[in-house]
Amino acid sequence: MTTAPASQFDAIAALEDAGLRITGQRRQVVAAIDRKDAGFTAEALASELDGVGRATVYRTLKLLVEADVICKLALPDGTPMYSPSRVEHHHHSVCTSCGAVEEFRDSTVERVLRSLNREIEGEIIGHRMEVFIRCRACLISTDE
Amino acid sequence: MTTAPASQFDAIAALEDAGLRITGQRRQVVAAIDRKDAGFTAEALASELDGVGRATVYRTLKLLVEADVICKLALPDGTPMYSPSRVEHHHHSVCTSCGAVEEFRDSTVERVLRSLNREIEGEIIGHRMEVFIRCRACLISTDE
DNA sequence: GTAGTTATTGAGATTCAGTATCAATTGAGA
DNA sequence: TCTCAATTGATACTGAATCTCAATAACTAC
Repeated sequence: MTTAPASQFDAIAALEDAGLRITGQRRQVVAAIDRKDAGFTAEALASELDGVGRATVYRTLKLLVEADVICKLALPDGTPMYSPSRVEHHHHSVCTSCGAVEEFRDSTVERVLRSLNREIEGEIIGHRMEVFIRCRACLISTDE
Repeated sequence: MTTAPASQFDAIAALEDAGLRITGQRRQVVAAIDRKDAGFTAEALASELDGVGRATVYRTLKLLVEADVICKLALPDGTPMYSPSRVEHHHHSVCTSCGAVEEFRDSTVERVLRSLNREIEGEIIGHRMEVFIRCRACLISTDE
């Protein structure tokens, strides 16, 4: 259950579970995301889906983020990216050259939060961790 | 040297070190940031500094981020925030209610990266970690 | 101090990501 | 099949940030 692929099926099911209608447009968005194997921007997805309006793409992405089917993350410069989410509770490594996103679980991150919990006067309500990398393929292709 | 306050003086010096001119506008921006004790948005800073153009505020913020005098971070919804940087290598906890930013160093974060380094096929070139909290003051004021 | 070069500034236009509006459409339960 | 609320999409809008370019002002050299 930790590595169950977030197939098109799951995403649609997640939307249904949320009491939402399954429209042709939503199917198209989900199918397009399912074809991705790297991070993508909302705008790229929108221009790729000619039959679906821009606003609808953004709305659907938001619904999918809320349903935990995809993740929204950001490059170092703040450029927003989306990535299908296949692992339950995880963080991301993003290749800044090609946009490839890997998910990783690391119990150490949770340990950071626990130790922080003792230090901080307040309630931890969330966190974000992103690691920026240059992936193997990009290292090779660029030079040497 | 780890906890030297990033006073106005330091920020100006950092700009000078970068070979930049010290203009009245840059002084005003730095002075205004120095007065802050919480995170702030670029827009808030801009509207607070009547004598300085919006574009200049943004340009100066960018320079200060590059000079490591301030940090750019983001709320969970992506709202960009800036915060004076007083600790060398650190991460942030941001109160999502009042915008208060605390810096913390946690060696555990570095440990996460080291373990990741072994897992990942590629080169780690950076990371970002933000912890979102509800600070003590906000917990009390809202409804204890 | 003055002059000259060159970085910097600011008003406003522009981009980019994302949201709001609202009439027309359509999914899905009855 | 009917009905009605959810959804869509064209378009206008917001907010963050950048670009343009003529006018201005810092440094440097004299």
